[in-house]
Amino acid sequence: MPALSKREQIVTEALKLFYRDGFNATGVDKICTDAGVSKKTLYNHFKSKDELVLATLRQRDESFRNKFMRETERRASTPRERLLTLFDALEAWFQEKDFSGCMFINASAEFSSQDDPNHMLSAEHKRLVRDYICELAEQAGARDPKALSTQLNLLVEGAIVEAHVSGNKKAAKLAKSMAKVFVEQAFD
Amino acid sequence: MPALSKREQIVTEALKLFYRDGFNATGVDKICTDAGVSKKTLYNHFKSKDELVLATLRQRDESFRNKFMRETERRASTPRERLLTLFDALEAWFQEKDFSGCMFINASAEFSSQDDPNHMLSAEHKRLVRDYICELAEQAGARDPKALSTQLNLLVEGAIVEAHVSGNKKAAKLAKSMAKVFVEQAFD
DNA sequence: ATGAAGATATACCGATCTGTTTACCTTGTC
DNA sequence: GACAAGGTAAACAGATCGGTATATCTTCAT
Repeated sequence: MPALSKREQIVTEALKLFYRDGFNATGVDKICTDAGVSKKTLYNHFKSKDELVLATLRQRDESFRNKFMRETERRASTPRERLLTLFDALEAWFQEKDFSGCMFINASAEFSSQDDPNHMLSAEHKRLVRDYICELAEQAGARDPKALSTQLNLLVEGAIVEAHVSGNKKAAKLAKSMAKVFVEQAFD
Repeated sequence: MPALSKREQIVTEALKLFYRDGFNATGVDKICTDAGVSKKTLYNHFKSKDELVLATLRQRDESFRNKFMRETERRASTPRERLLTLFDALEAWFQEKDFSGCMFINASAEFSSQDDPNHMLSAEHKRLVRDYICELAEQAGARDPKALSTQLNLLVEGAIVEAHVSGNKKAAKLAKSMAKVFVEQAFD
């Protein structure tokens, strides 16, 4: 029994390639080569490339949110502080050498129709991130948790784009400083 | 002499397709068919597809910023008001039926390497938009125009992503309400 | 030991990709 | 009317695309 099942190997390698090079630009052959797996095996686990894309995005959604929440919470103990350390977690992400923007924003660019399954999954991911911020806001006792989380979420999106497109390393710090205004507003 | 030169026909049609379907997903043959032009002619005007992509992005940069500035200024007469009507222009854009996010964010997703020419042009576009906001802030007499424009710009990016990925029609209004806080801050 | 499961490598399929070439046709200018 | 410029349609080249088929090998439970 290997550490990773064949299926996991494929998803892991596909994730790396899709994230770095894009979905349409990454061929199935390349994924097989990198994953050390035959084409037959890949199509034994996934009906089509598109199904693999979906599985990859699902995996990314789970692992990203886990890491994001862990990193946010590791940096502060109270929910209110976490509404800001969330941006420190973002900053650490931007600094990773293989940072290539948000995979779900990227997916929405390539699968731009709102009812494409990949686009829908991306919207779902964004909703779940916002829900997490909303939970923090609730726990912190914000006056209007939903409103606050919507505001902070928009700052998160803006920072990600700024960091990726313009390579602006200070985007997270900027967003954090802007977030402070709304967090204070929500508690006074 | 036709209204549009062959070159312009090609760029116009390529722009439509690249924006709607993505860069890698759009083939040269499809562009020729839609533009009513032979392949020979296309390759007579552009050395490669990649050069056409670049020309397309340049065209988009110019026409988008023109429209954006026009729409912003049409909605208010003073620079200070325009720092907010800018978000009304955004909202109108989001409502267009063929809205498919920001073409430069999309390009950065497919050409993710920071030193890819298409990515670099996208960064340049973002810089020019920010410069415009900075000009408005200067004309309005903001205390720190650069700082204000950086803040507003981040809100713009956030709104675009929210509108495209999540289909959130209210993103522009939200961003505008957040922008008010920083505009007021910059003048008190 | 045997046989089923699941893996491999590799060849193949038809379609599509970017880009080139050929041969013909139209158009404006002298 | 002749000629050059620039257009067309269409075939072609070579690579790669997503996906399938075949034939061989390993693994492992019985």
